[in-house]
Amino acid sequence: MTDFLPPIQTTARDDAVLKALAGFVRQEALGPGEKLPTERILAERLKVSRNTVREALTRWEGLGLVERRQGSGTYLKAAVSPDMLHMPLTLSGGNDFAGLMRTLEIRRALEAEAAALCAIRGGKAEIAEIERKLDIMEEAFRTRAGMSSEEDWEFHQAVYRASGNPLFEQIISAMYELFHRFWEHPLGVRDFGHASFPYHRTIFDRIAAHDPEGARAEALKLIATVEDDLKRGAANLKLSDRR
Amino acid sequence: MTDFLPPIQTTARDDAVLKALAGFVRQEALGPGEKLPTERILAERLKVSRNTVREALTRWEGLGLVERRQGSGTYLKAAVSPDMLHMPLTLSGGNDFAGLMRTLEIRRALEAEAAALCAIRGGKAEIAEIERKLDIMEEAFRTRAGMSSEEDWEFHQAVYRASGNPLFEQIISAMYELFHRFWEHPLGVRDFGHASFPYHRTIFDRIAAHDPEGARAEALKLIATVEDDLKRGAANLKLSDRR
DNA sequence: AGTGGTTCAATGGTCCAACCAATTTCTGCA
DNA sequence: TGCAGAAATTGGTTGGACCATTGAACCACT
Repeated sequence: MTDFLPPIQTTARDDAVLKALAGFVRQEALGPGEKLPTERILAERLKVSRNTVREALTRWEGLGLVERRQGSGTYLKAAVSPDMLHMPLTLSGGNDFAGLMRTLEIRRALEAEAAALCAIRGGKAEIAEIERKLDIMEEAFRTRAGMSSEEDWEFHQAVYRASGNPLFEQIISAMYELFHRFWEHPLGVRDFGHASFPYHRTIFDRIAAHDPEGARAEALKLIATVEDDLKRGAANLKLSDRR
Repeated sequence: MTDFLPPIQTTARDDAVLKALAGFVRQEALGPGEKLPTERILAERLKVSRNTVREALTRWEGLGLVERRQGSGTYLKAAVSPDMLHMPLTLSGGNDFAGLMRTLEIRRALEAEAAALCAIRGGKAEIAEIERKLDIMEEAFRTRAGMSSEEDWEFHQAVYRASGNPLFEQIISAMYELFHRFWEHPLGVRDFGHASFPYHRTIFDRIAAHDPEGARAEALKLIATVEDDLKRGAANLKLSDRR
């Protein structure tokens, strides 16, 4: 009854190229930053046209797996393995204020869960690493009077890593990148993040105490203050003209 | 100090092609399913080579925005607008049991937040729609003795929609798709989801009562039962050989 | 009317050969 | 030795050609 007749796969040249390339990367144990063979060499070795190689590489480039530098070569940007799943997301209209708030809601969800998982599974080493980042950030906050966004980000990344689930870092990093492409200095609010500052330590305390629900609650508070900051900034300067 | 000197744009043919194409789609008000101009026509109109057009379209295809059918044409798969942000995610090794558990942790994070937002912002119409989906699902559960995964999914989608943030539905839908490409019947556990069934109504009750924290807690419970089911299934049948 | 086969134009997929533009490497002069 | 310019390397683009698939039009036969 189910009429299971999936369409047959007759040709898939570029897909085959990608699979072969993934196998090559695996065999050669290539890591991020390393250079992979020339398009011309790949075309010759794989017995396909250079055009086909280019289409395949264009796919990977679009997925952020690879970076092409004219005159230099093609370089790996991330670890690739043959058993990889791709989840391209297109966020329609994410570059206005409402879009920013929407991405922040996603971040709130992930941040809270990551903190909770971290409190459950964080080992001594991971917790020590988080504390190290926290100290660095607090020091930067003191000396530079608030401008500590870079160190702030590193603290959060340490939390994501310690959650034991790399997806958290992957997703939020992708959002962070988008975020900063359009909002280098979020809304021009100079003391951005002041209000959220103390919560970094309370989050860490709850994680160190292996208290998942406490960590979750503190993370929610932190994001709430960031949202308030943003709303304040939006109220101050009209930003309907920013894009 | 900031040295704001954006690199000049000497060459970006395919990017320009995509921008032009996005503008075209907008102007012609093309929606999903509609066919867009031939590669040859685009090449001629835009005064670029057909190969360049193809590279640009390959990008969009990789992002899932467009579908190419040989002999037929190129068709839109999703709404596309010039101000769109792309967030390609590659989930390394997402097709084994550990990968499944990792995606489930992401879903737990988003599910809880969506339920909470829903309780805060859900209007009468949205809540009624959720209840309708819930009734359908419970009816299917009774008549077909448990096999209600499709209706189950529709219920959750209604919650995501009512959250007021389309990103929830986008992200979880993308994961759901991947999920099902490799795990058509999750782990072969036939009565999958039995344990999570009652929580659907408790979640709805908390949403209808506009109790965000209660909704969040019930959503967390639901995902916890799903995780237990999965662990049970994994313990029963050795699945290290599944891919 | 409907079924199946054939033809044919349209369209995406692949290939080739050449050239352009950016980068890197080599070379020879000061 | 240092460095400017030439040469080789490499990704980016072009134009043209051919193949494979699709879908519509047409036709013969039942």
